[in-house]
Amino acid sequence: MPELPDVEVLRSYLDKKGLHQPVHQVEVFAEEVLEGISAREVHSQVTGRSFSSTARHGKYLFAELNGNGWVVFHFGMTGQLHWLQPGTRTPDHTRVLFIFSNRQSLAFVLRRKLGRFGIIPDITGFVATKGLGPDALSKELDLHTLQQRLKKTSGTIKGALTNQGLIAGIGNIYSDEILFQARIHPKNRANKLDREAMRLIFRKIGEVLQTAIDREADPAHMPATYLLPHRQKGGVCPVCGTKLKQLRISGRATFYCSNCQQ
DNA sequence: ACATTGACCTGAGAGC
DNA sequence: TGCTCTCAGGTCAATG
Repeated sequence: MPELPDVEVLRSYLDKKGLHQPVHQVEVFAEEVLEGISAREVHSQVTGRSFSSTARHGKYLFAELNGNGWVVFHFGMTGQLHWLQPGTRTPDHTRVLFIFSNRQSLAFVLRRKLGRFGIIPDITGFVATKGLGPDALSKELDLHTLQQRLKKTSGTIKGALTNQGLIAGIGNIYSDEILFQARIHPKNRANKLDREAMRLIFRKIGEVLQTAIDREADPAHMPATYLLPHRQKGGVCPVCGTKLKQLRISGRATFYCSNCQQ
């Protein structure tokens, strides 16, 4: 699930439902998912504090601890946040559980343990340490920046779009969607694209990601001309009806329409 | 120095 | 039904 639009939906959810409520207790069920911090430190730094604001960079979600740093969530391939009413059973694969003073709780759920949880002093430093590029939906990523970065990339455009060091937030699903909407073949070399193609990709990055957020990142609610709901074996292009082609780029399953995307 | 591959985890679904 | 195999929207270290 968790590429930029999914994480943005979770952020907005946390922002609406999870702020300004003191954490009465925090439980760590899987210490392996903690990054750069022990369960003991999580307890001491979170208990008694509340989340005062939220932020996001690429696929990372941040919640501020009343000016005492930020908790960081990374969702891996299967991560979710579940808001639980008092008395509700804790979901399977809950790795970290926040119990608030009002008895509600927030479960950080990872089926596979590919996600991470941590606490950091500031976001800018974290983004620099991770080597993340500008967030795909931020003002930081303007057309000029994108063109500069693509020109320096010799690999495929699909590989470039999913490279978090170039642009943060786009993953396997939405890179396929962006390239489909731009009618560009995923195997094109990033640095060989002309200015017009780069301009088109820039426009589609914003358009596709924002559309997905507006529709709560739910594949069932995407526009009829979107690839996403058809992105499976035997799937058919929603525009021309051609059977979709599948190949592997940078180790990731890639779907495209050989008729629409030259 | 770059781009690509394999390892890390676990469960779902396909094929037998 | 049950077993085995492959694959899945993530990143990072190792490899070419």
